[in-house]
Amino acid sequence: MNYRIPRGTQDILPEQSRKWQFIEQKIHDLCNRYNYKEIRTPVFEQTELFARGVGDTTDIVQKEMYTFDDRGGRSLTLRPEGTASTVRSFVENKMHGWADQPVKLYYVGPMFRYERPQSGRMRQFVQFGVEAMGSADPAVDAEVIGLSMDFYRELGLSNLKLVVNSLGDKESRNNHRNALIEHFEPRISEFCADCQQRLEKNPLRILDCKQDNDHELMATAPSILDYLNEDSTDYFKLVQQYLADMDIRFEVDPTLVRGLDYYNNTAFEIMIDGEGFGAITTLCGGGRYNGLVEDIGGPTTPGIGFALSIERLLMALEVQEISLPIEEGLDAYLVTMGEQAKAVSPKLLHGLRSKGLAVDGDYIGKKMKAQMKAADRQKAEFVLLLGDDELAEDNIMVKEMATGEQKQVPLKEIAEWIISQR
RNA sequence: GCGGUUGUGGCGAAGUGGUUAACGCACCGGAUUGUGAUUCCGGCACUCGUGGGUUCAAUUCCCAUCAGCCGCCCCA
Repeated sequence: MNYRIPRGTQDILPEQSRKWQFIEQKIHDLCNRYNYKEIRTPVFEQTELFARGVGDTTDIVQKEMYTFDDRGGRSLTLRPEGTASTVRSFVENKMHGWADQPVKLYYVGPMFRYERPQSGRMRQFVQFGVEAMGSADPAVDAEVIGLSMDFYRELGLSNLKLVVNSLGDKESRNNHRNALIEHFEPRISEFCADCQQRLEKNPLRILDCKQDNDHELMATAPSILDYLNEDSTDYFKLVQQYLADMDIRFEVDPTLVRGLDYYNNTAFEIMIDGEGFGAITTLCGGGRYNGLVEDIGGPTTPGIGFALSIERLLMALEVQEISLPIEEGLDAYLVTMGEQAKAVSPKLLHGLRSKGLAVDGDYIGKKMKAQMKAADRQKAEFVLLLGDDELAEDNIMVKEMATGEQKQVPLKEIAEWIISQR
């Protein structure tokens, strides 16, 4: 019986994990500049939190949650996204009372959705997300969008398309909702089963349906932009103005509807063009959720955020052939010959490492030639050769791999010598 | 949940109803008793995802199952 990795998950092996570390570091640096602070919440929560927070008309809640009962009979769910958890923590820790508002948080961590795996879609995947709670200033919307665009830009991605829309405030949404129902209801039987469900629960999402995309009623459906009240219109205009001021290019797409129920006013997505993506074109999605904190039991608090997938980012980097500036290789590799030299290698390696050098040596009894090959493979800058001859004079032979030059250095000075060469 | 496609050594990849499963790369050893290239020589799959069936005989045919990849739905 062989064990296998669970479906839709992956091991991230060293070659890849270096990229992950680089990207995670970039996230921390970027968020620090924008003054967003990291929050770490559990990977599971009460099931009810997601049902209420994400919205029970969503696919996520209806068919994609990893839900289980613990031994105490509590229903728990592996988090399918990060916003609900963050908002729960905001409420539970009374962050609305913190001195600095809005509260600006970010997170990086695994999310879980039970889906058929395919390109750009895993059952466990990692999201980087940002949430700003406590301000209804359109400048925050622009800041959050700007942060996400900066992230991709600083990693070197191009051909990104930022799409924004406004779903309006409660009043605008309601008016639009009624208009949509009025528009589709007489002929709803011509639509797919999903859309017939959507008519009552969330008619907005009919516009998002790929199956019925070509139906004539789609093209003539009332646009949300025509139903925005004055507040929502002004708000959306300001967001656009700020984006333009920041030299961030975007398109307004009135059919952009985010799949989660909690969004209102600003919604946005970052898409990528080009071959190699199959069905996946959305790298990042986000929007404003002014009612969510209240829904989850907190005081009325506006909020906005986004989430993006590191896996999809890596795909994008791959497709655009962008190599991250990753440092690799050892400062030195110790090659020993003979029992005596082998015997002093633990002490020697430990001493070098204690002084901050990245060094390694042989542990499987390789012949000298094989040790040299290993040093070469592992991109050691120097090889330290230690045999009976050197040991007899308390020296060590050091060879610079790039030039082939070598010289003897007193054994007890070798660490300083290498450091002086860096 | 639905559909397509694939599943042979660490990786890539041939192959056939029948005594020993090509080849390439990588790796290990030797030629070269203390030096990373190249070359040459040698080594490296009781086994062809798993289970069952057909057959005198199956990696090769059939069924099931699992998994990967891709698409639909939906999303990050």
